[in-house]
This record gives sequence, structure tokens and C-alpha cells, in this order.
Amino acid sequence: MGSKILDKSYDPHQVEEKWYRFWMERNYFRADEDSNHPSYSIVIPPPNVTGVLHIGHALNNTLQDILIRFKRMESCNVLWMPGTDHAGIATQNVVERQLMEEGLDRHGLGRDKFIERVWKWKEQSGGTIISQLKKLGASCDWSRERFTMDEGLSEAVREVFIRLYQEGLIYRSHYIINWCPRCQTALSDLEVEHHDISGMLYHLRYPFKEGGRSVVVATTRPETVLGDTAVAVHPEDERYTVDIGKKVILPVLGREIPVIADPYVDMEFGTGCLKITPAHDFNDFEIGLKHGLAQVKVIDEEGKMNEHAGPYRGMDRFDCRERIVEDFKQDGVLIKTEDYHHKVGHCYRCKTIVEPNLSLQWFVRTQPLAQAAVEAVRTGRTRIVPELWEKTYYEWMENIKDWCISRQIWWGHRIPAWYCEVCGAVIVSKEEPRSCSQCQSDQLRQETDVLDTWFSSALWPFSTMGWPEKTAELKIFYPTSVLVTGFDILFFWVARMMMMGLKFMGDVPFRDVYIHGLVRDEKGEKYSKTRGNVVDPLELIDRFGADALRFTLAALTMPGSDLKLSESRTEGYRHFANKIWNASRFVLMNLETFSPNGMAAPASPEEFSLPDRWIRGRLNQTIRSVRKGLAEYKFNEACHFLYQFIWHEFCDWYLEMTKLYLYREGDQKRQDLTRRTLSETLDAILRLLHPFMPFITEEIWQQLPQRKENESIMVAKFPEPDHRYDDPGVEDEMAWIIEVVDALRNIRGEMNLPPSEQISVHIRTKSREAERRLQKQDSFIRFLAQAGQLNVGNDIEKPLYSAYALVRDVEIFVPMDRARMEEEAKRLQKEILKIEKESAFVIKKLSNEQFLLKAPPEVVREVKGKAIDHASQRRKLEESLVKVREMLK
RNA sequence: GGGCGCUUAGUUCAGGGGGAGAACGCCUGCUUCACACGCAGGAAGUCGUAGGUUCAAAUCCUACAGCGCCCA
Repeated sequence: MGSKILDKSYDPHQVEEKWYRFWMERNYFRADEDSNHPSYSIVIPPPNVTGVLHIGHALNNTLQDILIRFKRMESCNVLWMPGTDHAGIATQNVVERQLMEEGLDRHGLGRDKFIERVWKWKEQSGGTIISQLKKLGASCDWSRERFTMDEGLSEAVREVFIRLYQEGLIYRSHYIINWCPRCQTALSDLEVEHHDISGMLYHLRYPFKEGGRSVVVATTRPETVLGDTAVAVHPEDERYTVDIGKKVILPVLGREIPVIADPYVDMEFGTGCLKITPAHDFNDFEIGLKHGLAQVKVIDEEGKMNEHAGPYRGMDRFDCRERIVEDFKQDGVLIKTEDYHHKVGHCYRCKTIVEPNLSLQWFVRTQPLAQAAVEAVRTGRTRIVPELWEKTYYEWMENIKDWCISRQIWWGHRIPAWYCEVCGAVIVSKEEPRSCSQCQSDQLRQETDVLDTWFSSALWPFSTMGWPEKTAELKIFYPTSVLVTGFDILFFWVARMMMMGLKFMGDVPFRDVYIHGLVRDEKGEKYSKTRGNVVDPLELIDRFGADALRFTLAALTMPGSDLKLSESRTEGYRHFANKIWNASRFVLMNLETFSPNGMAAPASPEEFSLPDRWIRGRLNQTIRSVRKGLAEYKFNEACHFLYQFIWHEFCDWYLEMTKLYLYREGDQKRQDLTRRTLSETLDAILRLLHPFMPFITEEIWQQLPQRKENESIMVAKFPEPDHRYDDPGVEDEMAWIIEVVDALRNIRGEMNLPPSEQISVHIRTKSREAERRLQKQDSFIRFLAQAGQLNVGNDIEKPLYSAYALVRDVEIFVPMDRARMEEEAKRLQKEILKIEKESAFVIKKLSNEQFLLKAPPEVVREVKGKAIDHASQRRKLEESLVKVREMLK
């Protein structure tokens, strides 16, 4: 008893930290390995350890937290596994930049010292994002926080590597890969972004060795001429049939290269002759393999021309392009140039143009793994939501290429392979081998490359749970219930987790994959530093509260589309939070003398008032809608129903109606029952809203008189509908009252009757039911419409000067002065116009014989009913208008 | 070049065969004992264009246009 009266407006600042600490202290976030409750688990998409919370994280984690908190309130044994990944290239870049400021570089420092520095950096500034997630309210099990470079996870990486190697699913090979000359490492296909570039298409002449004619090739990369080892034409291209097998002379270098035939060549493009540079172009590489062509590498790891580039040796690849074009011009090799737009690969990390380059790298043979991963989605073992992403997933999986996993950087999981300096054997082993397994030499050198960060991320759903150990966590929480992520890492991460999970756990890593959109600004632009439109979620939290931000993100999240965030929206939900606050304030003020336990529960719903029964019924519907929304990952719908119910039903109607009992004419029992409904409904609202707005709901809930000491809403039960209050009769009666009140308020508004001015209301009806209802609910109607008196009868005469309205089967008159009759005429005119429009449509339908014949009978009946209603309504309105007009003459 | 998606009120978007919904914004009135971060009322849309299916199309189909994304 004795709730505290709340302040007049909600201040998130005073609340959020307090409750987060409270939850942490009570260990509510902790998953329990010994629980026998049904389990529910999510692994966080691990943010980069270098990362700071951006709005995309805020969205991603809000959605996860909503699901997690919901399931926790459903008494599930919940695990939300948090952590970060080591972000190889990104982290290395950050620390290298630091070194640069100190005038150092990593090579000067040496590998071991450098790694030490990175760890030091990680301890100091890594994982800021973790503390930021806490500000958002994320209820992760922090006691289990993982990092991809942790010892346990690293062991999982080695284990997986070795097993895949032993099965021949990992191999080492000379192959063309994407090379970033700035990061000095190989990249996987996925780590290359293709951007449109406006460049030039150069047409170059290669003379035949035999003299006379020449062929003309077109290229965007004239510097690669130096690495050409053939010219290809289409086998059916009649222009060149006679030339196949002949030799042409490479400009500058004077090397002889063959003219070959390959159907890959597009006859329509340029001259139909394609220069082939196997060492610097993916397609050329394939063609080269097919035809056994030499692979001449002319660009080195720094993007400079190498010893095979003749006079251009040592030049940067782009400088070389300019120079060689000049030279070609001089020598008459260059026939013409044209402007040309094409896509060029850039490093996803540093945006440098990548160089396709021949290199010795480690690869995962993905096809066998992908098959199982496709099958798992096909058979529904894993469900992708929304479904439309399945197609993209299949598309990619079915055309998957081998995955280049080695990176020439230092920060990451070092590949567990050793090379024998004596016999050249490759030894792959979990522990460092003492001697060569082939020749027993102890001259071993460890592979210097590390693995792609995504290699360790691919193991995340089970490596975080202790694999390869057989842990309790794995048993209880694997497969995880759902993965919540953006489509941008569907291939990078989701697909690879599927492959690895199936391979090493023998089961899918997650039952559902929920894919949300990207957060964009209000113009629909991606947030980016260069655009300068970034919003800082922490700043939004500071200004509007974490709950408002969370609700905004959830409300804007609909399956399958991006969300455009605008500040006004967040501001709107801060208002919503404040509305909840004040509604609660009202409720708590009225519960001060109320003891929920001091009174037996009513035996039947009928003991409650109509508004009580109505709001309980509406609450049922809302509970169902919110549950459905959550079950289907339709966060926007769940939010919409919560908002509508709380604001427009609970506050606008129910709270107002309780004032009648609480302040005016309630007896003690009525008041007690009203208070009971107030407190129970508010309690349910708070619990229903808690997954979305955890802070404000806890703050208010702690003030409720019925809560027990030391409890938390976090672990309270999520509401379930109470079927006793599903009552269509109650619902209809309230809907009808609302319509009558709306009609009266409309008259008030349109006729400019100030609230201070009381009106009297005359209602004419032939319906006994309507009359009964009006008498029963007389005080509500008068209270809500600010009406002094309400006369009801079947023979009520229209007062001389009055406004007129029709609601279902009742006619409403509101007497007023003659001066307002002009307004009334206008108002009636408007109503008539509305009816006219509607009835025109209905009449048209009914005059269509085909409609009467073919439409379902219930539809025909409905339309006929409408026609009758319209006719009588129109007649009544017109009569009324005639009278008003006569009066005005 | 291939694939996917979007186009509905001033703005941001729901909806998804039986003549249109929300939020914000806008206009009018209101210090009504929870809330001006509020209350009450109101205005506002040939549902991208053209065809087709159907008794009936914003909704299904086809084409086109514009925008966006993914993959070559």
C-alpha cells in the first residue's frame, strides 16, 4: 500500500542506469545450465572489437533484446551469448595507425611485439561497444562474454582447420585472388566491393608475327598488356577463323603470344578480340588454365610493376597505365580511346582498388559444405524470415566458389601449418610439431598467414559454447533459437555458420534466421561518415531515452525492408513514454488507498462495470496481437498494437471513464472494482511493454501496490489473455457509446462550442435496445461529451434550433442558438455529400445483375443493407437540412 | 548483363480482391483536478502509368517508367 506519486514527467536519466545495475546485481541475465525450463538462445552477431555502437547495432540488439526479454518472461531458460570478434584487418589497421603516430611501424616492432601491442590496445579500448550495449538495455549474459581470439575459441579454430584439412576440404594452392596492395593481404571474394568507375576503354593494336595485318583488342587496363599471354577470339567468329593458332607480337616487350579460340569471348564487345592476362584477371585466369597458358605476373604485392614489366619496372600500377598509354600513342599501338563506365573491385576495409593477383593461398573447398547448408533450408530445418531471402541464399550457395581463408596480416588466428625446410613437407597440426613427419628434420617454419576473421566467426554458435568440449551449454542451447542479423552479412556470416554448424555439430546453428533491414536517414540515404549524416545512438538515448529509441527502432522494423529513421519519430515515442508515465501516475494516485490483497476477486466478470469489462477485453486482444507479432517477427505490428491500445484505448477512453466512478458517482464497491481493473490493466500493460521499453516499465512497476518486494518486472510473467473477458456484447456496447460520444464531440468541434459550455442532448430512437443502453450509460455519455442532460424517447421532437447527427439507429439533437444554424447547414451539407458518395457506389453495384448473380450472397446482403441504411440516413439528413434552411430564410 | 524489391495523405510507412489506415506534420478550439511530451475537433489520397483476369482490382497477372539493393 501507499505508492509513491510520480513526478510530472518522465526523466530517463534518473532511471536507466539504476535499473540496469539492479538487474545485473541480481544476475537476471544469466543463463542456467542446470535449468529444466525450455531453453531459448541467441548468439549475438559479434561486433568488431574496434567498433563503436552505431545505429545498426542499436537496431540489431534491440530486436534481440525484445525477443530475449519476452522469452525470459515466458519462463524460458534464456541465453543471449555476447561477445566481439577480433576483426583482423580493421584492428591491425587501428594499431598500425597508432604506431605511425609514434613514428613506429609493425615491421620495426616485429610480429610478437606487435601482437602484444594489439592485445594491450584491446584491453584498453577494445570493446567499448559492450558498455554501449548496456546503455541500450541489452540483457546479454555478460558472464559468458566471448572474444574470437579467446583461448577456447582459438582452439575451436585450430580443430576445425585440421579436420577440414585432413578431409581435403582445406587446401593450399597457387590461384588468382583479390589482393589489397594497401592492406598487403589477400581478400575473399566477399571482401571486395564493386563500385562504378568512369574510366577509359583503350583499343590497342597487336601486329601479327607474320606481318601485314594486326588484331585490335580493347582493355580498361593497358598496363596488363605486359602480362598478356594470349589473344582470344570466339571460335565461331568468322572474322578471325583464319587467325586462330597464329602468333601476334606483344607491344613494348615484343613477346610472341598465340591467338586462341574460346567461347567465353563476347563477339559483340569491341572488336571481338580479348587480350588474356591470366595473372591479373579472374576470367583470364580460367581461360589460361583451360588453354595451358603461361601466367606472367607483372604487378607485385605493393601494386608496383615488377621485373617482368620491362621498362616499367618499379612504377606504380596507375602511373604505369598513364605512361604506357603515352608510349602506345607514340608507337601507333593505341588506335582509339573511349569513355567507359565499369565496375571495379575495392577493398571493403580501405577502399583501395584491389589487384587480382596470382598467389599461393589457403582455401576452403566450399561446395560439399554448401550442399548440406542448402538442404537444411530447403527442408525447413532452418527457416529464413522473411522468406524472400531464401532465394538469395540458394542463389549464392549454389554458385559458391572456394573460399580464400589466408590473410597476410599478423593479427588473427595463425594457420596451424608448418613447412619442413629440408624436405618441403607441409605439417598441419593442433600443437607445434617438434620434427618433420616425413624426414624427421627439426627445421620447421610455421606458416605466417592468419585466417580470415570470418573463419572464426563461422564457428561462433558453437565455439562460444565451449566446442570442441562436450559442454552442458552446447547440449542445452545448440542449435540456437534464432539468429538476428542484417542481410549485408548473409553470405559473409550466416551462410558460413550454416556450413560449419552442420559439418561440426551435425545440426543447423539456428532454427530461425531473422533478417532485418538497414537503418537509413530520413532521406533514405545510408549513414556514412563521408556523407556526414551519422546519428549516434548514444546521443539519441541521451536526448530521448533508451526506451524511446528502442521503441522507434522496433516500430520501424518491418520484415523485408530498410527503415528510415527520423528524429521526429523518436521524439514521438518519447512522448509515448511520457504518456505511459502520466497514465501510471494517474493510476497510482488512485491506488493510494487501495489494497489489492484486501479484497476477494469478483466471482464473475459481470460484477465489473462496462468500461472495466471493455478494457479487459481490449487488453486480451492486444496481448494476442503482441504475441502474434513477436512470434512472427513483426515488430512493427507489435508496436503498433501496443501504441494504439495504450494511448487510444486505455488512456483516451478507459482512464477518462474511470474518473466518473472515482471522482463523481461511484460507490465504494464500484470504486474498488475500478481500482482493481486500473491496477491489473496497468500491470499487464507494463509487462506487455517491458521487452520493448525495459527501463520505464521497471521504474513504474516497482511502484505498483500488488508487486512483491524484491521482484522485478524482468522476471514477471508475460501477460496471457483472460478468456472470461472476451465478450462481443460488451465490445459492441462500448463501440456504440464511443460512436455516440464522437458524434456529440463532432458537433461541439464543428459548431465551435467551447468545452466550458454545457450542451443538452435529445435522442430519438425506435430501438428498445438503444434506449436501454442510453439509459444505462447515460452518465458516461454525459460525462464524456460534457452534456448537462440527456433526453431519450421514441417520440422526441427536433428542437427548433439544433444540430443533428445520426448514429446507427438513433437520431441526436443538440439544441443551440439560431446564430449557429448557418454552420449547421454547412455541416449537414458535408454529411450528405459523404453519404451521397457512398450510396452512389452501392447503387451502382446493385444495378449490376452480374454482381447479384455471382457475388457471394453475404456480400450482396451486406451491400443491400448498406443501400437501405444510406437511403434512410440521407433522407433524414436532407429533411434536417431543409428545416434548417427554412429557418434561415 | 542476371536476380530481387519498392512506388498508397505534405512526410515516413502499414494494409493486401467487396471503394483507404497509422504516426508525424498542418488547420481550429481548449491552463477540463495523469499528461501542453497534453485534450477535443478538422482538412488532406483518380493507392506510379497502360493493359488484362474478375460480378468486383489499390490489392492478382502482364508490360512499361522511375527508384533502390544484391550478384557478375
